[in-house]
Amino acid sequence: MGRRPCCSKEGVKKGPWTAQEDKLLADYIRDHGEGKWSSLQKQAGLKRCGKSCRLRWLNYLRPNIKRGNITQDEEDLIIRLHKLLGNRWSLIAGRIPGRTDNEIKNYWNTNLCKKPLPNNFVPCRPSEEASSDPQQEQQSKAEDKLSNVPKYNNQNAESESSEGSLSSSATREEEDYSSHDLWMNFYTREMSLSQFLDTDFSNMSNLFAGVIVGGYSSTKPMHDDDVEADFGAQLAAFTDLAEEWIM
DNA sequence: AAAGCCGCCAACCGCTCCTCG
DNA sequence: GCGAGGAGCGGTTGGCGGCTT
Repeated sequence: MGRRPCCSKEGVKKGPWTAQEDKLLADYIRDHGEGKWSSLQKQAGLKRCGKSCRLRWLNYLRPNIKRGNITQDEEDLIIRLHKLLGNRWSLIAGRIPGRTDNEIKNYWNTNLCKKPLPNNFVPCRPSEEASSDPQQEQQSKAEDKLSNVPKYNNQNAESESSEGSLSSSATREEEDYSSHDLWMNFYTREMSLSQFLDTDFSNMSNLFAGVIVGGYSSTKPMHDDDVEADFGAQLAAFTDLAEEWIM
């Protein structure tokens, strides 16, 4: 008995999407919202597998998708996050507004994977590398830590990813986590690094912004737009902090 | 100019996780 | 508690375009 295919192979179109198919899919999602991918196929009149529709929407048709080259800041961020999280592309993408997991994965495999990093060689497949290197050991230690904790707020991370923006959502508000509580839980190690990273950073107040860029000394109030604009730099600073914390 | 090679990226596949009855 | 179906994720593939010979 073979594995049951996710959708009937018969009558299901494969390969590149046409502009007409894109329009059908975009129109349907605009009217009915995301989700129900398996039934979408019939209702939208598309001869595509639900998984294929979902992928097309998330990676191409979704609003706020950022097109074009990865910037230097984004590359730095990807490298740092990959160092912390490993191949958890969806989580990494969730922290880089407008970029999809597929895009980041492709970028990593085609660019960064081959790129020798100064004093920090990152293999394409870390698991295949011997861990004689102390840095590798540290990374695997961190990965162990990550793999041993339950998902804290992954749904938020995913919704953030699927929205492709830094806007807040109802589910996030339900968490009602103040930046101070969040930081203190992380600082006192009641919250694991993985849990911390799975939390929605975009909803953080000026206090959190101050914390992650240099402790409580920052008193400059930050407007939401400023937070968004400065998000990459803040997160980069935070990952430095988190790396120290892991040691 | 044409054939072969190579890299990039969109899309597919199979697995795991989650939700619901 | 269990099983089925749906959703999501990461690895892999194949087609296309650009470059080289």
